[in-house]
Amino acid sequence: MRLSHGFIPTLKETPAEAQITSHRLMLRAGLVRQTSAGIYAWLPLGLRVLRNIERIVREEQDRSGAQEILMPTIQPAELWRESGRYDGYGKEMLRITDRHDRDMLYGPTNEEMVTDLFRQSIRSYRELPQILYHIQWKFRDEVRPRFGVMRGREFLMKDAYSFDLDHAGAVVSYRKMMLAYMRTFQRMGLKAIPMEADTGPIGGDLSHEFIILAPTGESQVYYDAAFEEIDYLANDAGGFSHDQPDDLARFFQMMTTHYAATDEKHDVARWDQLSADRKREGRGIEVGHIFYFGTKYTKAMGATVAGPDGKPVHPEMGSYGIGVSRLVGAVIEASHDDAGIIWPDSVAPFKAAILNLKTGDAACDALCERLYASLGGNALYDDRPDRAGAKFADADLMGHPWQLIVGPRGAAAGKVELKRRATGERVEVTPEEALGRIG
RNA sequence: CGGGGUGUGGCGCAGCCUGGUAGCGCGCCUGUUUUGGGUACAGGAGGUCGUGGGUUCGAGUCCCGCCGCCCCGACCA
Repeated sequence: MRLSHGFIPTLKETPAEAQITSHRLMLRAGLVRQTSAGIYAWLPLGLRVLRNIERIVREEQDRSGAQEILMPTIQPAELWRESGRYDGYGKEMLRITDRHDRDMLYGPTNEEMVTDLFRQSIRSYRELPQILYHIQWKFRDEVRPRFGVMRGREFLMKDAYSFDLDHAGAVVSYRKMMLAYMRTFQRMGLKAIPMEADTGPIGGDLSHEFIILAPTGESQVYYDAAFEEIDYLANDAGGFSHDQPDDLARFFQMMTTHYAATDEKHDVARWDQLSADRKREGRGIEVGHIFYFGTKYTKAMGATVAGPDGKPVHPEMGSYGIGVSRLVGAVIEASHDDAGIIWPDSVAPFKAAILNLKTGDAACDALCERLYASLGGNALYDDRPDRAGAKFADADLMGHPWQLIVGPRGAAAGKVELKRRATGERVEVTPEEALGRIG
């Protein structure tokens, strides 16, 4: 993309409504624009990040054996009356009436709908387990939206639902998702900690929240310093298989033996057993939440399969959510500096920015065009006829992992300057070498 | 939903107390200039002052209602 004609409206000054870093940077770097309280339009740069995060989530769900579907945003009230949640959900649910006066709603979550799909089609325990997921926009009419996309009313969420014959099977599904989640967050450059959590209105008795640490987080969290030492990347390389219950048990064990809880579930007695030098507390951002809730919905909605003895059984369910749009903000909270965003390579909207420090200079233009042709869609070419300073500032703000800086001096000598945004390190190399390093 | 704040060109703000026909910085357009970290100069475009009503000869400014947005709290991916 050429910046001169890109729809990337960067701002020099911070809009007054943005209070926290990620929100400010998302507005300043031209990722999103607010359309009403807690509702955002995604602009090209922001959408590319959102899609990258979505892609990673999808790949890890697929790897775990979950199957992607796509359920609608609008749901009939009838299903929610069956589960008993239509009245219970309160004003947070956006209720709609269609032209025939039927009660509809904009889905805040999909337990009812997926259970309905399940009961229509799955007849036998032989077809279990099933894990279904989709990545879809949700609407929760929050009393007080805030923090930009971190607590919007409309948000993109990956939600998965597991169906197992019995409790033991449900536990395996739960652990599968925990593994998938840790891999997912790790690939985005985030260090997430699974913490014991409340089950909330979804219900159930086993639940973990995935928290990344950030001073601006909404939850107060307490955890054992052991989590700072666990390197699940290394363990991952050692190999945990989604298909081996023993692996999953080992992984689950590793992630849950040490103390970690949000304030709702904080157990002071257990906490005090930790020595002072191992106690860690701080703020965290919830980026995922998994629940086991058994037969709550399958019973309420009459979903059964034939068991081995031919008698009907209510399958055991779990649900598993990742806040996809929230993650865009969360990644920024975890990775930025005074100049702007520092995108991890895996989610960056562009791998590299090409900075033409002197547009109109034949050597600069030619070299930039060459680099741009090689990098194609992976590069954002700053071909604006602006001053060098403005280009440096915008490139840092937008946070591309690499900057290819082309000035008259270098261009004449056939060299470009390659800057790594995360470290600030710059080297002067040939264009070929630069392209090689960017990969 | 309780408490607090705010609404004036695209962004950031002043003007309101003490009513007299809208201003500053940035950005944008044109020209000159500058050319490796948001250059300088000159000219220019752009505003129903959130909205409805009221007071007044006259309202951005005073009064009343409504709406939007932000912050703190309670609640949540």
